[in-house]
Amino acid sequence: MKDLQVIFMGTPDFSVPVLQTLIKNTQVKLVVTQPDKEVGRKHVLTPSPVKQVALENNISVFQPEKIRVDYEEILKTPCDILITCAYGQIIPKEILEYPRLGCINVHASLLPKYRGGAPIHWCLINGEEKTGITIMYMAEGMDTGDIIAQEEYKILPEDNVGTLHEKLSFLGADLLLKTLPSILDGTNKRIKQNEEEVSYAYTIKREEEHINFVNKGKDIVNKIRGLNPWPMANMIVSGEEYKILEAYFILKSDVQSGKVLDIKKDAIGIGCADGIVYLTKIKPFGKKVMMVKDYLNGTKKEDIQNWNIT
RNA sequence: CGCGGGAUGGAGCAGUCCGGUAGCUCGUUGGGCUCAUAACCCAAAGGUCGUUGGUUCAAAUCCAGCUCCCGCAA
Repeated sequence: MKDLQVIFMGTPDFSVPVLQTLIKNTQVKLVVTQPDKEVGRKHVLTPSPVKQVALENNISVFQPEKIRVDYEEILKTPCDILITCAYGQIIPKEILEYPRLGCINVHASLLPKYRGGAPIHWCLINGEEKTGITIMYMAEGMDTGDIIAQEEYKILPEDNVGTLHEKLSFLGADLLLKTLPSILDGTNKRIKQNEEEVSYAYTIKREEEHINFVNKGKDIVNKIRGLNPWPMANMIVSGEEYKILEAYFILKSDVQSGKVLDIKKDAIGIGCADGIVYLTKIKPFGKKVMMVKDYLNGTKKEDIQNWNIT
């Protein structure tokens, strides 16, 4: 396996452990990643996490604006297998057919569930009890290829997008390493995806980050969890946007939704459809992320009771 | 020069408009109360008020420049 020539395609932090595993165990000939992006208020051109790792290891980097039309570089690079992990663009057929051993993808869900770009977010938002990693062949459709291997992960109550991201990225790297030998000698499984069980995890839309307190408490808490720490759920308090990072829920009847009903020492309780959602970690407008306990130290209770939440 | 918010003891804030050497809630340390406590009471430590310069008898506060942090927009 040491001699295996690999092209890797990936972009965010999630892809990094997979790339590092490949660097350690194979010959990574080329890393393809998204172009450097202008980030933040100052528009600083920032390379993707994958690019940074590639550069540290003196691996050539290719960053096409549109892989669909600009992929000659890849066809010029000798390789046995191409491995992708959260690259971020649809890969054209010409590339899929290029490597001798095919194109393999590492995906952060148990396919055919949660095809698409934000599987981790949607698993948590939907309150799934388990998720996992799928290693698969790539096909022309989005995450539609045949499954080679899967590994489950039982979601813990304290998991959020950040923790799940980290855990699954390492799980993905491990599973790929375990699976790779069978792909090389052709003994791997190849299971078609059951089209009846397909679901999609499209990228979160801006308006979906907003919390509406007329919903049920359990769903609200799952949503907060499924958007923490990125991109963060929000609510509008008297015209200013507050982010919500952590909350828990207590069932209660006859409550008024969208009103502050209870202030504890370390939580602000807001009524919802079937109880009270207690916020414990927020980011007030213009401030940094803080525990509600800290927020309460510097804010008058009357002001919070008068919150006009929309 | 895209728009706006912010920088004050370890944390979160007030004070800034109407200049006169710093306050609140919490934390920390010590003591007390209690069967006990994350509850209560008493006490203590801890701050060049982001930075530089200006105005003034006097600047956290007024004026100018700079740095950093945060959200939006890209």
